[in-house]
Amino acid sequence: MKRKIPSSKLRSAAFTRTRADHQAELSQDYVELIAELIDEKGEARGTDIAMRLGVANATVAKTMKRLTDQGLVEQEPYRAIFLTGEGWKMAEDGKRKHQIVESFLLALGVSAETAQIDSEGIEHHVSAETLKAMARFLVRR
Amino acid sequence: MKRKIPSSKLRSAAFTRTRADHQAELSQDYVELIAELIDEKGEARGTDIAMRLGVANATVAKTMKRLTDQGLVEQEPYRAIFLTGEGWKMAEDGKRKHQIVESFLLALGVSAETAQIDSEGIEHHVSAETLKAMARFLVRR
DNA sequence: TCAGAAGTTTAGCATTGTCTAAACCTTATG
DNA sequence: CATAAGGTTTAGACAATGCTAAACTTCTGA
Repeated sequence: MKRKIPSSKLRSAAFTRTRADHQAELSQDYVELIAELIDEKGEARGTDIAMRLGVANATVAKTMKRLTDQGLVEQEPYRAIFLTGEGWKMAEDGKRKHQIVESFLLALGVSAETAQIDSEGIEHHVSAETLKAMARFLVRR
Repeated sequence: MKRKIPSSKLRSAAFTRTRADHQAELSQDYVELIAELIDEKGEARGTDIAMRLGVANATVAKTMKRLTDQGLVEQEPYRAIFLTGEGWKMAEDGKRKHQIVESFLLALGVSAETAQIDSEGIEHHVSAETLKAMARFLVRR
């Protein structure tokens, strides 16, 4: 009465992915926010990021170093933060995913606030296939 | 052209929640697996957990200590692991959530394998409201 | 029954992401 | 144009989660 695919294998895969992807998730959250800030204000400053994310400045500074190493952001010391080409790509990907998931939840009859909150969490765990199914639902319903 | 609720507040909330929930997610994953193993074999041993989760034995041992402190599992030294009442409750909650999300994805037209994988990830980020909407969809579609 | 296999625990270390506090630049104002 | 206010960076600490290696316990089969 179990599943078709050995649950052991899949579970392990999912679990490993969780660990490995957690950092990527964080990167994406930061990058998306930076993109938003740049859109809104023309630049993203450390303090703004810290405020919106609810973390300390120091945490932002450290993370920015990591993102710089990962080639996602560019920054001169004591200057605002900008995205690289790759950073923009990631931000746009994330935004697109996010919007599909959020619209989908709304279409499903979930309240606006819940849709917003849940889509933040779900966004990172939705495969391309599921995303496509959600988009299809939005069109056809 | 932004959202109705200040995105800053929600984002911070979601982000904080993400952080706070990550530990709970891990606990849930462990607890669910322990429940599965007990159902299958009558007991859950450290090695089995380690194998299925793809982590080292030592990691399981450490985690078990934490789960014991959290009142989710019970264990005598060198003996198999069992769940407390609270542990069972968590496992059942998780299983229920998981099944709804997985069935929902299948109903949406996603492949079995993807449904299985994505539901593992999504499960922890779905609010009660969204879960209810998914269940409603399953009944009414 | 006891020796080796199998499983569990402990010790010690690495990494990640967070924090506070202090040092350091930049900018704006008097 | 000097200095205070406000951002930014650095230093150091901590908790969570993982690992390997070694010590220890339990079980099993000859």
